[in-house]
Amino acid sequence: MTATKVTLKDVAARAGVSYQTVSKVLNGEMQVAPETMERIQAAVQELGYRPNRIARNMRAGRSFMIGYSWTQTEPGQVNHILDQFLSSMVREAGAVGYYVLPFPFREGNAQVETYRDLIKSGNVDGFVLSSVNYHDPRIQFLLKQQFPFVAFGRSNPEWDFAWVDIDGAAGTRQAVAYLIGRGHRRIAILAWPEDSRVGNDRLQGYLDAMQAAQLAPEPGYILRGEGTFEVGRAMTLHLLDLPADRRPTAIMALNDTMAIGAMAAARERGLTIGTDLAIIGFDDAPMAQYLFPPLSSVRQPIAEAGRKCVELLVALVEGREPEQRHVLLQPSLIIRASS
Amino acid sequence: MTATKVTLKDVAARAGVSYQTVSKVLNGEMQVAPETMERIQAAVQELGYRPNRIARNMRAGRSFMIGYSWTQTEPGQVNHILDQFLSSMVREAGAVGYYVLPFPFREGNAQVETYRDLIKSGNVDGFVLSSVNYHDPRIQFLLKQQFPFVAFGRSNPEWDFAWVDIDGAAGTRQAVAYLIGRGHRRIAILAWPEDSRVGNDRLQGYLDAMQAAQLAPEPGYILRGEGTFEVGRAMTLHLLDLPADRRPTAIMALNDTMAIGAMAAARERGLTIGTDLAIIGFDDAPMAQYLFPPLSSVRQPIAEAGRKCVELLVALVEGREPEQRHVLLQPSLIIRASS
DNA sequence: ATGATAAAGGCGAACGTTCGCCTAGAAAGA
DNA sequence: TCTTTCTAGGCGAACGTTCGCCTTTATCAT
Repeated sequence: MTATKVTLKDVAARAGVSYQTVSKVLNGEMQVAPETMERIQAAVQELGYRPNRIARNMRAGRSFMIGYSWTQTEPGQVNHILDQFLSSMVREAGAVGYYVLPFPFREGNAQVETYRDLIKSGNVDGFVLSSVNYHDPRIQFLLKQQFPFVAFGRSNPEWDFAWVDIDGAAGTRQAVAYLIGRGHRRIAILAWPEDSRVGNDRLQGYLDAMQAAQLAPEPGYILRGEGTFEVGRAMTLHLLDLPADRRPTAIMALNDTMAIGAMAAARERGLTIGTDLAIIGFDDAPMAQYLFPPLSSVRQPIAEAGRKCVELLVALVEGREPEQRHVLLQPSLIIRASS
Repeated sequence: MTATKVTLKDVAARAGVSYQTVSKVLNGEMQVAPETMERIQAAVQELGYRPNRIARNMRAGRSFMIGYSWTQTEPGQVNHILDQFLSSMVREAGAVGYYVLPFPFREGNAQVETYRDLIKSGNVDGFVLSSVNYHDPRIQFLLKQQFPFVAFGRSNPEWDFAWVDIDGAAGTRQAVAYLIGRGHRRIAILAWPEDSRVGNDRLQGYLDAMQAAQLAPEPGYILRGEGTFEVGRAMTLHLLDLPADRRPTAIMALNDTMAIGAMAAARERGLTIGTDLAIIGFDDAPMAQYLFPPLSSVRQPIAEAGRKCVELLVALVEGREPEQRHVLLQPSLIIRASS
């Protein structure tokens, strides 16, 4: 009802003390007589006082904002991570007095400039970076600026910075080991271009699992390309057109979109998915469970990752050295009818 | 490189003028001698000055922030809207000097309190509301507070507030008219509970299209339930178990998740989707195109909606009366193999 | 010559906090 | 009684802007 802003002075006037006293009392930095305390609290209640965040930040010289940027997906793709990740970050941040400031970008623009601006204008106290890759210019920049940040994903191993990541290799390793356990020997993998750090990590799990089972991975079984439906489909068609004795009986895809492409290809060749050809995806997109047949996939603890990113970042921002600067989370294999 | 913050005073000292002058010059509120101008600009460049946003907001008494909240989807569902909608809002907002402050919530918590807090603490200048429904308490609250907001979605028609919405009725109407044009007469609809404003809107389009074609919609063809895979599947099984002469030949689902459930049911009954049974969804989730068969659906102009919300809200916040307080956007029917 | 006007820029104040230091009075010890 | 110590709270300043008003000097028409 009070359209006008309620300030410390209003509260102080009503409680009959100085406004600085009100501030200190509310922040628990001062002992006052019980009755004064009560008067102040009553005034706060009656006027509905909330400290003005801008003024507080101004004084503190910080913004209590965490910048978060992600690459916007192209039309036709879906970012099923965003909701979970962002929600979990906002919740964790809110619990310690921070907000999250999102700034999506389309690739190709002068990203580092955006970061510089946000820093110089005092808009954010730190960043969470996602979709990081090997030579990520943002990491280089932020390291040079000595500005606090946490990367969701690893990068160049020579750079020393805080990160949270999901153990992609372990995910693929688990999935491929499962396939081997089910008797598969000819297992192909739909991988990503060599400049993809995430892709190489996940691929490594495949190599590890194969080696652990004494299986020499045939070079022809490792295909690389963009992680799209079309690429997944084309790769799988290629694999299925191999001579019968060399045709793979199982396919591991590095994401669900490719796996769905693989499913389409299998259908085109008249194969029954799950029996004629096993397929496992990665990411466990929500749609995976509704596909026909439901797609096995590797699920990542996204919410946990968001929480950890914020926890780590806030520690850095506030100058506390976190107990661990690197967090590696374990994904889990979800088996459905496709494998 | 300059770790320390650069302020107006630093620039002024270097340019040899007062800091207020620098402020005015940078904001284009003052005429100065060309050489002074140059000195100032040089100083800005060399020091890398960016105005401190917090101080600016403090002075302006506003935060230049737009609050945006959405209901976080349950695990297993996906919010394929969020990325597009949020990105488009952030972009549009950025173009006019605003940021977007996200605060997702799980249902059931004291939402209005969150809004009140954000207002009182001066954290936001206005809100964009999504997932609004008939008796939305947030709308009531914000109207009473006379605080600027724009709803993405309509609500109680008696309330007067600014909104942007997608013409769901038109979408369904178009889809059902298409089905009728293809010769279908027995068309069922998988609708939502009666307390869903969006659901009733979309349902109305079905009724309109049927009436326009002089088809009396059989009551048994209108099923209501939650918009989930399981519900869609169960409803469709029920429909398909009707006697052959009353079994529908086409199904319109109010979202893609239900449509996918319908597809699963059809498969269970051994029907070929697209020929034995036509299915159309709503939302055009990215996965729709990759299903088997690809799912026809109604696509909503999400990015456009995000832009409009921000445009409208900023007008309201800045006291300009927008030329139109209600924006109704048209969805488009995407025909694929499922119908 | 004179007053009016414009151009170029200075100066104080304010936004709402928090922080550090100060003070008045009371209690307590010598 | 005098000094010390504690308690409860006051007061000025500062964070970095923007805003309104003032001052100085030059220009111009009368």
